[in-house]
Amino acid sequence: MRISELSRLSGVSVASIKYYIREGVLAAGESDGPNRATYGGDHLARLRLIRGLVDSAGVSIAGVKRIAGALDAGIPVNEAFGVAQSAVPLVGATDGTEPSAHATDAIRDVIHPHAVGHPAAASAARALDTFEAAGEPISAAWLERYAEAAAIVARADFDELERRPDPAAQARIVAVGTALGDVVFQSLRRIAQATEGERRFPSPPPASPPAV
Amino acid sequence: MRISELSRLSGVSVASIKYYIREGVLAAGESDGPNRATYGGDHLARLRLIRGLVDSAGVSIAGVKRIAGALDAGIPVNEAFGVAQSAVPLVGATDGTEPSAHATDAIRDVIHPHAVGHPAAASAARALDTFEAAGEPISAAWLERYAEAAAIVARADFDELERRPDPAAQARIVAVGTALGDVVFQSLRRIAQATEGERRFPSPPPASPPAV
DNA sequence: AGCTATCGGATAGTCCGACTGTCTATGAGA
DNA sequence: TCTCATAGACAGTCGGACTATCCGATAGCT
Repeated sequence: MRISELSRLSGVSVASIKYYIREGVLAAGESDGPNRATYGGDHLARLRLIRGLVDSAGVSIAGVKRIAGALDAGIPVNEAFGVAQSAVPLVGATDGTEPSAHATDAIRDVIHPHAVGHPAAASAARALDTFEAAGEPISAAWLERYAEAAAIVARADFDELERRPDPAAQARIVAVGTALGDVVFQSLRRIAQATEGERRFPSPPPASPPAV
Repeated sequence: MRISELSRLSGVSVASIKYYIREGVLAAGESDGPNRATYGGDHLARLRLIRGLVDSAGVSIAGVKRIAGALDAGIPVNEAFGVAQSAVPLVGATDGTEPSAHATDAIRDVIHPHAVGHPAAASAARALDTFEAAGEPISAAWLERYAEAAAIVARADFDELERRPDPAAQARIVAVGTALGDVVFQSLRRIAQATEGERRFPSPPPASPPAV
């Protein structure tokens, strides 16, 4: 197919497709001459993946490039984790400020010892500091429940991974699942909050759902 | 204190402080004359909150303004949820594309019936569609575990809320906890993945932690 | 009283990411 | 032959978050 048809089928403007090709996120069409190139189903699929990661998970174009590059290169699973986490920088991975000692301790209390130096531990600790900056420090019990939930999610992630026999498929699910899993969980958390709120404080009239 | 001292204590440049005042995120100092104003501890605390929400949780200045405004106005708890969710738009709340029917069904299967129309349900469904665009649809079991984890987190959130007797404190924790809870969970998920990975696939040499 | 460093306030400029628009040469199809 | 879509290059736009410059005034020192 030609670029205009690819644009029509994907809902992405021709200009944006060209931009993605320029940025190396999408392969160029197979050239049939100086001003003619052919695109196939692979291009359409990749385009849907790009739009999905960008729109649905908020991944940057540079991040999509890393993820897509990993898929193309067929990297091993253990590297896929690194790619996924570099492509989707943890919100607030600005390591400018050091977290407070007691926030760091609070995090250490709920994670496995070998993960104490993990960059995400500092992110979590800084978030705890921000709770305090707002005048509302959270309890250890709250944090423990979060860690428990995170463990459930991580086990589900690995079970899903082991469900796939093919190493390439495993790498794919890791590369893509890190970003998308965050979104799925955030969404389900919003929904669960609404459900739990309704359970604890029933509203007589039909509740108006908050605008997200 | 004067603006330069506020800048020094907070680590935020004078120019940025002025910008925050212009944007209405931070109150202006108390004017002592045409070119003299005094700032107090409240300003410093607010500045720390702003930097925390921006750096740690990736909230936009406009979002911080809504959250901070809610704190100042002393809004009721049920409204605080709406404020928090509008201030921290769910990644991928671009309602341009409709999720597929079977993704919508998959989400419906794991949430409470009254939440089916919730905007976050569409976000979650779109994320499932993106898994498929990557060629790796996820299993119902995976989604169920996520929903279970989300329920645990939501209960922890409400327990933490009910721990506070003061309605103003409840509103504060809601306004701030939505954004920060996402970050804490994401961080703990990364850590739990590393831990679970180590448990299932032990690495003989000390594992190199992935760069976040 | 004179001087100067700093302050508050306003306005304009910068930087970055993600596009979007314009232009040119070319060649396929009517 | 003529028109029109295309590939490819490059400049322009837009929004968000600052950052730099300028100006008038005055606190505080001499």
